[in-house]
Amino acid sequence: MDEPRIAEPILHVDMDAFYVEVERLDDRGLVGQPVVVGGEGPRGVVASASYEVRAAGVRSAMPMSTARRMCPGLVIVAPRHGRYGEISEQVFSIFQDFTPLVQGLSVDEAFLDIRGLRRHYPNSLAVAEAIRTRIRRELHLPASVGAATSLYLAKMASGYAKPDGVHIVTEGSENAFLEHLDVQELWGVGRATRRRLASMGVGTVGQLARVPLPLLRRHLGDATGDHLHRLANGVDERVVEPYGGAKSVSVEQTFREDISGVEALRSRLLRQADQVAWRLRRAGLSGRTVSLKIRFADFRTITRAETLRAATDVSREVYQSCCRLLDRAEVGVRSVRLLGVAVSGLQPSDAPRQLMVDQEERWEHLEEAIDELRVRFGRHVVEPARLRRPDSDHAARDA
DNA sequence: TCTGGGGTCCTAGGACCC
DNA sequence: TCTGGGGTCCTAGGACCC
Repeated sequence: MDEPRIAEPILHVDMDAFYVEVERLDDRGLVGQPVVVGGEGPRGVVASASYEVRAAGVRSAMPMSTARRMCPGLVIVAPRHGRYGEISEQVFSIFQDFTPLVQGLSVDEAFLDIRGLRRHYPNSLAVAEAIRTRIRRELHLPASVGAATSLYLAKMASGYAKPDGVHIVTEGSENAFLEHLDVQELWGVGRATRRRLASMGVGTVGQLARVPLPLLRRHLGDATGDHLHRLANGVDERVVEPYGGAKSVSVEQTFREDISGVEALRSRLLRQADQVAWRLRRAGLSGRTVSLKIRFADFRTITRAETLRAATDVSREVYQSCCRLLDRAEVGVRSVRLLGVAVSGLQPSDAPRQLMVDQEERWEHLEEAIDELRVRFGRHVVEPARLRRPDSDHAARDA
């Protein structure tokens, strides 16, 4: 007697136009309207586009000014990431009811390994529909599901399922599915790789599969060459990895108008360093490497990084590191459109630390006290004094 | 078209050590 | 004395994803 099995045991569940649909949930007046979620300012871009405006050619990551031109009457809603996070938790808790083998890719999509459901459901389609039905019934949101024998095929299948559908790349049909696809449809191939492949005369996944591996490695590098060779041939050994904590925490901001001058830059960095460190502490993490990102008016972007002797979650240490990096960047009087701060090399904060000198220890106690106030009264009750001084108060204006 | 903010991973080169 | 190879860590930049 054969053990039951599910032929396509990997699901990729992807919420449709997630931010937009959450906004519609909270504001029924937006239903049926041409809605996008994104930045309204002169430098805003589309974060999420409803299917109504996609029909007009509007896409996420498109400058809002372009979207407006393409779609007169466009309704723009400012993002509320906290709210999306709440709904996301509910979506993921539904996933957990089906299997503990859930790997989140972002707030609105995840891989599920459903091998263990073989005694409860006859096939992958039944599981996919059961998940969609629960999300629809309990959260009133549309979701699309792809199913396949491997991760990337499931991921690509969900793209075909959209909106509000299911697509299954059945066991044995993988190569037929891939043969005529444009290479850019492969997960991990973007504009640059597509251009390089085009210069080799490769346009479809079928053609890519037939490029000799050494040639591919020479053009794309060893890792990318190997990876794409495998994907094009239907091979993907990756498995659903339920855990995988954050590797970095970052904050960045594009200014409404470019800024220049070390003092102005420092005052933004003070705020950003504080935000990053606060998020680290909230997550119980510390990091050893601090990175500064600067985008100039001409969009040229540089980064400077330094690795500290010991991991930190202390605002002041992150800020001081940023100032050293800023000096090294030699920005001078050039106009800056974006500043960002990231901390990587993360570890749990309760991991054994280097002995701290007195000074740092006192700062840490102070920041613990501040965090407590923030938890009780909100993030803005306590801010670095320099951000409150009238003469440097422009820091707060376009935040 | 004039380009957000949050991430991950890869490459290449240099420093340093054995 | 002028010269190898491997491993690890670090930095800078870039591709890619949602």
